[in-house]
Amino acid sequence: MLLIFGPTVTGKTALAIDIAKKLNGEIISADSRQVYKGLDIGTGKVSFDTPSQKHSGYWIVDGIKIHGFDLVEPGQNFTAADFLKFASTTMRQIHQIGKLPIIVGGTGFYIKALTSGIKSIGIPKDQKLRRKLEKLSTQNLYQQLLKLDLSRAKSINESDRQNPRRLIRAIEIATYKKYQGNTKYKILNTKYLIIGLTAPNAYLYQRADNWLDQRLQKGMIDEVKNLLEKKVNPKWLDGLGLEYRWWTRYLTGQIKKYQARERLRGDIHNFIRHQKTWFKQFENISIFDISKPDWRHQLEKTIKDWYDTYRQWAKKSNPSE
RNA sequence: GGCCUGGUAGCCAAGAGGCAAGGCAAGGAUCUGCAAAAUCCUUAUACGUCGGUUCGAAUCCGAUCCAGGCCU
Repeated sequence: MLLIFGPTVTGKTALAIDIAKKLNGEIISADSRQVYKGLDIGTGKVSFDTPSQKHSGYWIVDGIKIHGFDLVEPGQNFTAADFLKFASTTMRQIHQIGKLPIIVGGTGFYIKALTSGIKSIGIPKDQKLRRKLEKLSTQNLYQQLLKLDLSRAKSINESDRQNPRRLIRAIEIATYKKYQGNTKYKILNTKYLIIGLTAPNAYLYQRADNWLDQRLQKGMIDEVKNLLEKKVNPKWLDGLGLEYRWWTRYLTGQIKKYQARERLRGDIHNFIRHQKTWFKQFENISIFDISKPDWRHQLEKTIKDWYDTYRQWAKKSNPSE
């Protein structure tokens, strides 16, 4: 499989479509927000200048199939584990029909999950336990984890030690292990290559600002308004961050429009920086600076080299082809 | 022309005599089921100007400039 990762506004999808056309591929989106139905403009699912049709289960954009959009209703839960299940089965299907799966997305954690697996994949969440734990302080939570799983507790770094969300999950896992033993996890062993797209901050900020303006004109706020009118929980929308957070706060009268816009803009910049920190988490990644004129050439070379070995592997693992 | 209110870092903003809160922006980082979330770290000799009172003034007094408002 081929993966394309990078901060928002680097043109990942356009590149993926291009490659899919050349190498007979289908795309899987690795984006934690595009999985929701009706969140189209704010998540950048629609590009406005590329012809696209929605089908159940996939979209066709510029003639290429994209999987991973519209998987669940707004307000529902969708986790990295759900993504992993979805993406691995879809990948297998694409592979079986002799096509190349191309995973594209800005959710670093999902890419990481796909390439490295998730150890605790089989351990479900425990709503009762969570509700109990949510009332405790982080110090308290950490104490509990120390008792339950010393080595895990020690491996948690300073910042996560004060992160209730991560502490609660760690306790959840530790409690589960205690009663049910260890769980299996899977790592996909296909030949993969990650293409990382990047550029200097100022360059990306500029593009992000323009893209924001464009989507504002195309009805981004109305999209959020619609969701609220359909009784999607404002708290849930707020929790999504970025567009959905700030336009919800504006539409529910918490702040003024220009303030929402400014904060959104700042959060997008933050998000871009945050996404860049994922680069060093990945192996087999080739990074390209899209602000440089010759990046496409270098990219084609890299892909060609990788594709030759990939094809041999694919033939062996897919004899029915 | 007269009266009032305000001028604090790139932006917003608290403080109303005794070492100048905080937020945003900016830059790092963590990451194994909420990841566009959550959490952590870093960063500024900033009180419009000039004088005065005082041991000490962003805070009090006077003048002056700028902005906004009201009046004639």
